[in-house]
Amino acid sequence: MTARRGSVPTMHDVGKLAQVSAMTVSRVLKNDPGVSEATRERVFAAVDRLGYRRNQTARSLRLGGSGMIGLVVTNLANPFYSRLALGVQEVATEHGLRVVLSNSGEQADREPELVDGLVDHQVEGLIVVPAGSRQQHLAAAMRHVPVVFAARPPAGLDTDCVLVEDFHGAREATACLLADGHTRVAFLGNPPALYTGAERLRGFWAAHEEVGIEPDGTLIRQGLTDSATAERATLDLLGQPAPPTALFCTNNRISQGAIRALYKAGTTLPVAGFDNFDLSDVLGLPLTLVSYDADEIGRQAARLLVDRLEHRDGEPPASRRVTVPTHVIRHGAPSGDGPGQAPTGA
Amino acid sequence: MTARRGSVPTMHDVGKLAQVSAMTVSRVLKNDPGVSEATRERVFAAVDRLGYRRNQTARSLRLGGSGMIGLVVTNLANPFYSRLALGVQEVATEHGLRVVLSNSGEQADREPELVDGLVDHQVEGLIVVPAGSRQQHLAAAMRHVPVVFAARPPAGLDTDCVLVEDFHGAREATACLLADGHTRVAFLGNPPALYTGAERLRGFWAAHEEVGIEPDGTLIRQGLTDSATAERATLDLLGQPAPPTALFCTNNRISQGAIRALYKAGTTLPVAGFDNFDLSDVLGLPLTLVSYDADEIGRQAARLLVDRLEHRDGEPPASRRVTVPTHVIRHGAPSGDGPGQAPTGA
DNA sequence: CTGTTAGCGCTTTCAC
DNA sequence: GTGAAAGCGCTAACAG
Repeated sequence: MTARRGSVPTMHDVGKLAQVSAMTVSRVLKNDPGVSEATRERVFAAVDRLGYRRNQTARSLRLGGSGMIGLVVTNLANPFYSRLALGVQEVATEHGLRVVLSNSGEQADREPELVDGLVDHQVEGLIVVPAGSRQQHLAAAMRHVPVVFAARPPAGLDTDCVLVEDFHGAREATACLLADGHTRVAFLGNPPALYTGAERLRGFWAAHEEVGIEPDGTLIRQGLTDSATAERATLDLLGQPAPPTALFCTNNRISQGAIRALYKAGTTLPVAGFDNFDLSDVLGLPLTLVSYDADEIGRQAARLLVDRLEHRDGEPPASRRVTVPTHVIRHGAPSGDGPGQAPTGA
Repeated sequence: MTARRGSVPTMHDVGKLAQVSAMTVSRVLKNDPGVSEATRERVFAAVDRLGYRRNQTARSLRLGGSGMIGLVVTNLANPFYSRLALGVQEVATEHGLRVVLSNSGEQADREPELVDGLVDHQVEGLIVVPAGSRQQHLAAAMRHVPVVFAARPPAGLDTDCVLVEDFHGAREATACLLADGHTRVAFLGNPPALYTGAERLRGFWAAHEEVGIEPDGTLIRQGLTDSATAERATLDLLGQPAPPTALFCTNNRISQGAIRALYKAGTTLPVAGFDNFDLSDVLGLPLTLVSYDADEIGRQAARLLVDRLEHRDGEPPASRRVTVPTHVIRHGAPSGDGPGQAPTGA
């Protein structure tokens, strides 16, 4: 029933059955006009009969160009990156390209072999969410194929990249809290070595400067990597002699950890955070979220890549930097202020 | 800086530089012991110097076997499937296999071309979450490569598959609600044409039979496809003359829609549902969830596939069906200061 | 230890 | 309209 090896038909087999040469089969399958209707039909009949499919590997070797692009993300378990992957998929499919997916698990040291492996497989281009700042392997990959960076910028490499408005979004969300009168806003951030971590802290800081408040150093926690560490950091902050009156979290997992900590502590505090997430609207918490279209990052990255592929010959265009816009959404407490919900039904 | 076409070095180039034949280069790169240390070093030097990388496409053509497997999921935006993909990734990487990813978007009619495309690209095997029950294209694919089904079973095809305990999980969760004294449990389900939809309804029904209760037909809503339709259905149920006292939802998106409806309606009702999801523990709702390891579905599927690939020659093993276990987790309403109602409310 | 030959399946080029 | 030859880059099989 399964995969009978040695029985995969080739063009020669099709040709033999249709009483033509392999060359003619090739022409028919390519819709070459210079083939008589009669043989064309015979060939198609033979193709159907044998269940023949062109061997893309052989075509790739002959034609150059595998019809595949590589995508390297840091953590497919994070909805952010799976949406990004979906966006890449979407545009790739539109252009007849297949996506080969790799997951670095945020381990920068594993990234080089993943990238090299993809290059070996003759992907025509790469979209990478770089896990670290050491990027020589990506520079090396760029000598073979175009590389587009997503979500995090290249470190000293001249190539396209797609980012979100990290600074702007963080500043705006923080500003919302400050405008509500908060003067003690805690910062719960991912490692500052990460571009997003640094930029979002910068935005947090800028919002404070704009209103002439100096952030309290005891309220700043960085290096949080997941929901659990964020939860602990939040509980710790809450237990301080001078606790915060609001929280700013730099990503979805950190927001979730903070929210869990508040829940466990039986407290409510206004929370602002980067990234929207499921059910954020039904938590009944005063929530200020920096939302954006994660799919769009992937789509844009794929578009930039496809564009380079289409202009392969000729001078490569100057490298571009695309930014995906953010907007702040606010959810109110159950009976609180903010854009109200519509209690319909019942 | 980018991709200089026409300059990609081949084994011949390396050989020329190292003053050996391409064959010797091939041997060195394969770690063939029959090469003198001297030439070995010269070859490696040349490889480094040119930045040479073996062309996998050419190797695939020569050796047969592309080193890639195909994965087709229905909706990468659903964390369930991205986790599944992650699991596949993980095991594939362990075995030196690359994953080519496709997303059918739950459109059954798009699936055939995706599958065919992957087969054309010479993937060595396929893992598929089938979008529909018409599966001739998968039968056709099976003539080329082994195919493993994930999350949904094959319809009349003899091959491996990995499922969750749909029936058992749904029965158990429903039984929890019934044990709490509920007699009017609503069922909010995905399309019954889907295996999971049918099985989970069966489990819901069985739990009722076990305690001698006949489910009320007016409380059963099927064909829900996303959170929005589930939300509407829930609001509708709540507005009925004889509303339910608890809800059972067949997947994460439906649960979320139902929860949103309850929130908007300002009501609390015990909710049971298939699939765990982020923040389920902090909603302050009486929640009964059928949880399981989605990654594991992907891992198991990949293991079954790899196993078949490793026993390619020789009699193929009989087809296997693996089941990933579920367990029920319960979250309570907030004890003490919560606004929740008693489980048997109304 | 190393090189030569042949061919994986396909398509470009040129001949008929 | 169609076919024969050559070769994409690599490697088994056989020399030497």
